[in-house]
Amino acid sequence: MTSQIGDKIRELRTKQNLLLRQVASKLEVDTSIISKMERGERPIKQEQIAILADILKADKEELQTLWLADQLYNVIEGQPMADEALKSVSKKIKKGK
Amino acid sequence: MTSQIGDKIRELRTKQNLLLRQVASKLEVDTSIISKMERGERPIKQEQIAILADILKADKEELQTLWLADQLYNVIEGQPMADEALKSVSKKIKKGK
DNA sequence: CAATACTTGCCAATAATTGTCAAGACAATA
DNA sequence: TATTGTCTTGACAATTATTGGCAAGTATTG
Repeated sequence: MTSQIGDKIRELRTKQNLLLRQVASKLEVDTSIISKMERGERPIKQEQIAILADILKADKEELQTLWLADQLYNVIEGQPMADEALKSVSKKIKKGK
Repeated sequence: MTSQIGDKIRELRTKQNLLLRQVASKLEVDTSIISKMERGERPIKQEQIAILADILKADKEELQTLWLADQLYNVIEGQPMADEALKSVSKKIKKGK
């Protein structure tokens, strides 16, 4: 029920003494949404990652990677064949699609 | 617009001279659905994979792996950070979650 | 040319996701 | 303990997505 990207965002936000409200206004959503995003209770839209990186002065690529890893994890969690499937996909993308 | 699992299912089905209709009845869906599944136009439910393996006398784990790889691919396709994210997830699951 | 197999586009029903709101919990401070 | 400010929670209606099935279409087979 937590997410890597959510944890990271909360970490960045609190370290910079930003309030939920402040992030919320820049992202143009209710504070409750940000609260839930940080705690992995609501998904974060991909377009929002770039904005968040901006607000939080973080590396866009790093956040994108965390976000993507979360998406992948949601797919494989609890799947017995996760390992094999991951390998197969890695191979596939290495060969230019 | 095609899928690994779909291709495999069609391959298995035709090799055994089974009609869409026959597979459809066992899966209790319209033939059009199977047609679309095989061509990657409609998603296949995970529970259906086991049934399909049964009908097609195929290895359940192999089909599950193909199915899962397709799911993963849908998430990463077109994503610049795909590679890194995949690595990160592989690592994560190797450490017992 | 039948007859049979498969494909396609569309629809209504259902399910999932969305943002918002109001009330609640919690912490610090007076 | 009251007050204030921050964050959390749950419920809700509205929108959006997904579903399966039908009917008409296009191949394919004999």
